[in-house]
Amino acid sequence: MNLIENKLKTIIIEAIDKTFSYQVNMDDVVIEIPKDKLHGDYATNIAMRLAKQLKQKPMDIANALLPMFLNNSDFITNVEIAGPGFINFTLCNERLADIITVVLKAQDDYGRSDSGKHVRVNLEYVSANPTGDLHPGHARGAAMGDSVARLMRFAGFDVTSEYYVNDAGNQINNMALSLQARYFQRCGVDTPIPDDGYNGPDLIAIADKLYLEEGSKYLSIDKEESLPFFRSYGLQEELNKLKSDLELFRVKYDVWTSEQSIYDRDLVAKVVQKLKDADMTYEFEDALWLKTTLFGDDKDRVIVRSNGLYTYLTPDIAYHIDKFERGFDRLVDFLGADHHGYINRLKAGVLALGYNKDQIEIDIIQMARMIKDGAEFKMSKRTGKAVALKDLIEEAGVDAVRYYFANRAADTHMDFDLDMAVKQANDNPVYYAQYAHARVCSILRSGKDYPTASFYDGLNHPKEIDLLKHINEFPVVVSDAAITRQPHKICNYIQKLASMFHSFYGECKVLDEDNVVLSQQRLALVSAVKITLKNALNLIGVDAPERM
RNA sequence: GCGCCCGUAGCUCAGUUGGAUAGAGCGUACGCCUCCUAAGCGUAAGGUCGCGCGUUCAAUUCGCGCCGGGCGCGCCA
Repeated sequence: MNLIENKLKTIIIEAIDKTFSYQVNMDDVVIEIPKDKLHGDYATNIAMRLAKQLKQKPMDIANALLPMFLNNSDFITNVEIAGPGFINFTLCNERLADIITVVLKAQDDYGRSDSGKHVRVNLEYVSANPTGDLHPGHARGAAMGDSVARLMRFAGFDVTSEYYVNDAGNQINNMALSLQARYFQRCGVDTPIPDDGYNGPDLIAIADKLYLEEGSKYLSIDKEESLPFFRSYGLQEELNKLKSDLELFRVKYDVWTSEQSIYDRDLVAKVVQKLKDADMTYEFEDALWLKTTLFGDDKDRVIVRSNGLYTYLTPDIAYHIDKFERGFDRLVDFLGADHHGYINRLKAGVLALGYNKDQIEIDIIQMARMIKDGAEFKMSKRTGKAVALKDLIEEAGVDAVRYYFANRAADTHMDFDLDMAVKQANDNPVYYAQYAHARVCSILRSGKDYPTASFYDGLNHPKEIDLLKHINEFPVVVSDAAITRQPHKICNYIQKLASMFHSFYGECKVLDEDNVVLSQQRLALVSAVKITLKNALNLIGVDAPERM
């Protein structure tokens, strides 16, 4: 996993065992890189943590361990005890530089791990209704979901990304009716959009397309009779748009599942029967209720209405059960915070059929509040009042938009100023990181004729040591970000790496014909920076340009 | 009213299973290209970590109570 830290942990565990005859696990040893360089390269608080168990003062424990560490002088060059009982290590520079060999060998795979143990995970995100264009509010979920999918794959999870298409509810009927009205309008027949209809410009465009293809053919057909056509035509067009917009945003799904197909495969009736058999339901006022309160919900929920129709929840439970039956060990959903009240009832439906709490996890992504002309701008597919994601991407660029959203923790309530988005795109920290990559590439181009270094004993400048230690951290950061599903941790890592490189660049001249030995070693370090930076950017779906 | 989330620099946000002097970007002030890309580097100013109590050797971090903001509480989807 991590060359340096694992070795240090092993030494610490051995020292504790030999000194106190006390066994400590790898996970109990916390190693950190101190903020202040005066505190060495790495530090541990193990003496403080063991104080209670060993019934000794932290300082006494640390002092007792000290001689054991000095036995490893080929690896540890200095040990100091400081503050309330921290043990600070200064390591041999050449051992730190060993990471370069590792990175150059691994290339695109540097940072990859098997932390996920090939657990089969289904990741569902966005799943916006196919009734209008994606808008910037969806971008956060898309950037998060896709980045987490990339992260988890890199960390050894077996990930399938999935989009659930809500094509069975009455919102699709409303879309069909609205499209029909737009088509009639296009044919010159004044037809109002229904009250619950969709007024977005997307349906006007789809009606135009249909008119171009088929002329006024459907004008003469009975409206009720032609509705299924408008429904399927509109659905197909909306879906195609969803797919191409997401692809433009570099978000690809492995599987698209339609809600209608869940009905068609008779999975909904089956799941209702299963819930009945499990004694998880009861009838009340002509409706069938699910006992979701048994699993932490506020109140029980209707799954079959008194009119015989299902609620939205019922096929969704069936859908999630079907995912398990397709062989997934774990289901992860990303849900907008406006749907957080839905979490418990969906989980309850799954748990009611015997699945485990650890098998279904629903992450909330907080709302990104849109600001326009200094005030909140509520987007709505119904009124058609919205800015299309596609337009935003075209103006601000995929990299800037993706980075902007990936850079924030999911539980942050954030404001997204639509007027400033394009203006601020140039100030986006993503360019700082991309520029570092372009600079790296430029150096490597200029230094391509230098011989390859085989050892790195000359790398001892503080800026070089910083880089080596940070590069060494990458695999740990990746698996942590993957397991906690927090891509912003990768952004933090990227900013720090770029900052360290820019600082190094200012102080250390890489190419120097009068000192070829140092130059070739620094070139190797720069190569390692390039590989690490590129791999990190790729995890959040951002390009690593060779030139800028 | 009940539930979930948030409150850290002028603004947008980080803060590593609780750790040493709380950080970054943007903005502000002042320096730095005869040298590998100045989309950069360096220095400085800017904070009662919403408020209070508790747990701990140690709290921005954990618990409880307030205050302020967002969202949700349909036999809609």
